[in-house]
Amino acid sequence: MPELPEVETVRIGLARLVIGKKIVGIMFDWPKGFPNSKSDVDAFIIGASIKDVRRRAKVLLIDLTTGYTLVTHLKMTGQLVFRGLENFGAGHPNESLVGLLPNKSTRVTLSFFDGSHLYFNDQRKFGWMKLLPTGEVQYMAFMQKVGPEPLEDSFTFSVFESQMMRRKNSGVKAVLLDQTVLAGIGNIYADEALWGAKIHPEAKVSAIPKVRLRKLHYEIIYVLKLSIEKGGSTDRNYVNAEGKRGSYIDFARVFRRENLPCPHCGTTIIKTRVAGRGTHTCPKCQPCRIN
DNA sequence: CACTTGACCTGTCCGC
DNA sequence: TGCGGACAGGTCAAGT
Repeated sequence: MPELPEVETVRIGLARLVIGKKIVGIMFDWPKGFPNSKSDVDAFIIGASIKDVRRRAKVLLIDLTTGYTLVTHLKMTGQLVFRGLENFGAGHPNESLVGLLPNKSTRVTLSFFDGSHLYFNDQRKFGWMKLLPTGEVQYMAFMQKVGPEPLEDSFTFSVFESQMMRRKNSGVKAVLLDQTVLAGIGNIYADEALWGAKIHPEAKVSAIPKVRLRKLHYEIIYVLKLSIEKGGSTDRNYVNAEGKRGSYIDFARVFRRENLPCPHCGTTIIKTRVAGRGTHTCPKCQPCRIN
């Protein structure tokens, strides 16, 4: 579910919907996913306004005017959904996928002064939210080791190449999924970019010709940008900040298209298991481990 | 050390 | 219809 384009889509939506709103209440009962004490919450969340919504890798950073940040990871099934008075409740036009809120997956509810709400739902409870002083976010273990942002201008081919070469003896898909190599790629966009570059997911990084590696660099940026344009991929759970689905999946070339024809050559796409993950490839376009 | 596998949870889908 | 098992987009700890 949420990889870089999905998290970025949520960020854009939240920035539009909640910046400037004042928090007057919070409900949570999820020690594992939201470990902060009630006294910290009372002191640094209640009465605060939302100052900014940022993203690093797949992590959302909701900055408050108290100098604290709600650091949020959606993991597999997390959702951050805003409900204003105009779209309160079920049966609202544009068919929210979420329905009436809160629902049984709602783990945290923020209430704003104007009567609107922000809900953190997470069916599988893998996600988390934690309150930290804004200045400490950069010192979290994950932030210290996470790799470059692929959509920043500084993500040149030579940066990409040197990052990939840190794990040159591994299969390329496992390396793309490694957040210390690149920030924000997950299973969907790894499959999509590898198909675009015509590289087999199990090819060792060191065996990939430079011209293919250049193509992979290009494809990563291409699929991530295209997906943000389409509002991300909704496979099952993912929704944006308004509870609506994304449409990238309709444009996907291999992901979730097993038994359908490859858009390039017509060969039937197959689904296998690589690096412990469901993996979609065209056996003709991505023929062998070294190509 | 580098790399792979299992655990974390809940829900859904598929085959018997 | 009911039940067991496999599987799901992420990340970390533990294992080889």
